[in-house]
Amino acid sequence: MAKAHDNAAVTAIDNDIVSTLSPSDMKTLLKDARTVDLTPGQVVLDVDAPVKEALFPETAVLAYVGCYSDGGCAEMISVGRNGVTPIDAMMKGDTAAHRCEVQVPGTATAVPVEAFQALREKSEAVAEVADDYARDFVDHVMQVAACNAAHQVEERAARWLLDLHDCVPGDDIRITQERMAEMLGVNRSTVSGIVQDFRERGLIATTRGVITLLDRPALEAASCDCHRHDSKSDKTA
Amino acid sequence: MAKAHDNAAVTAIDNDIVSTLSPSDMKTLLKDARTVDLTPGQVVLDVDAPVKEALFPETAVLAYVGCYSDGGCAEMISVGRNGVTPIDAMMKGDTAAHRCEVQVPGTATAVPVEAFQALREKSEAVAEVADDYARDFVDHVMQVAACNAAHQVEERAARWLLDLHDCVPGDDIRITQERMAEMLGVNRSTVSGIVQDFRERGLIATTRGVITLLDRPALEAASCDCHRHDSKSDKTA
DNA sequence: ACGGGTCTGTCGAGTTCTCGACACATGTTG
DNA sequence: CAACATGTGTCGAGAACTCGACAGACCCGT
Repeated sequence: MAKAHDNAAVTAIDNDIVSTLSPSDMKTLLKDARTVDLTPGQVVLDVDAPVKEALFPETAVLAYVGCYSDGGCAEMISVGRNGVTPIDAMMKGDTAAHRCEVQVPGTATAVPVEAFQALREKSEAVAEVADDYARDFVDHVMQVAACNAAHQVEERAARWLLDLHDCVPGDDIRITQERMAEMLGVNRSTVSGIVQDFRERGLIATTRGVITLLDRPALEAASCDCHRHDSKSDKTA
Repeated sequence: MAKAHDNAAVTAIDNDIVSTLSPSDMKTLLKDARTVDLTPGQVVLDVDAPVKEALFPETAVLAYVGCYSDGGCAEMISVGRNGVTPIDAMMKGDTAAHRCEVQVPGTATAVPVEAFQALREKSEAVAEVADDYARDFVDHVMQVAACNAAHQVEERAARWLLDLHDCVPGDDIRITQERMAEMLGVNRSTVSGIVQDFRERGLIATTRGVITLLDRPALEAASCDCHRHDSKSDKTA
């Protein structure tokens, strides 16, 4: 489960949302923060659960997933150091509409949701950051929704890897092909073939449980342009 | 193009969002409103366009669509009498992130976006309505995103018809199979087969350009349960 | 070094969906 | 009514993807 680190005060964290805050807002926000370790598959928040904390991922990546009666699952969107979960908290909601799982292991900073909402009330800047993020989030999910309907698996796989790349600090992505298949809603053997293809073309390298991006521009070319649309953050390698 | 009706004052309109407002808020909102006629395929708002008006559909249905370089298109989500466009305006944005087209012809009430935002500032209730709607919208799009990845066409088609049914006043949906295919991101011949199947099973009736829901519960059974998740509004026939 | 668990590559039969094409049906217009 | 435009049914070859299964590879712990 989420293992809290020793409670040394959290001072600076490697998360894009938090980084944009003013020093004083940041200090207020992080006053009651704690760092948590997250392990793959762990359910951070389940459907209709009350939201207690806002999570700002650093090296971890979280993902909203839909789970169905037939046992199937699929990803809605993933969130890493470029974002915060749950989106509900950013939109003044107090319960989670969807299940949120740990996609890639790592750390995140947890802030009591009351602390965040209080700061939001006080600081115009924080409110704006939250609103801006919520809008970007919606843009992205809408893009994904259409992409999943319109494009074939190979393009979507490339797009998904790029999305995930935006969520992690380096170029290594700790993800299994099995999970990748589930998130894309396709069979593992299909993913296996695609990954092989990407590897042969030099776009990625793989070791057991890890995919490393080697040639991001080429991967972008292999993907549908759904990714480019909503990633304003260039991750110039 | 959008044809404005004669400028008789708009007093009451058949839209769920507007209906929930207090009489005074409603009056304020509708002060500068005008009714517009919308025709299928018409682009209400394009990508990156400045938002000038908020549209509250009555009999019309709008849809956010992603359009791609290969000529393909797909729907993100549709909005009818149960909602308002653009979602950006509900989230304090001033530009449209995605293209919004007319899916089903009919009428909508247009309100200058400044009027809406001004009212939102003044009225706590209006602000809450906007926030609530934005959250529901996000929930729904996230559901659609996963659904499009995980489920096969027949289930998705049923889900899509149910979504659309929530957007229109009666049980008749003025939509062509060709458009339906495009929105689902599949071939028209696939839709043709599915529609036929639904018809033979008594779930729907069809005439040229119109699909009529006959047995909603059965259609729900034929769909994945993605629809049930986010439609709190029972449309008890 | 060894065993066990997990991740990955591969295969083949079967299903779903695509794509282009054509004929026919239906509603609308002059 | 005739002519037209547009929507729908259908067909067949082929591509994309599924599903279950198995073998091998890798990493972990002891």
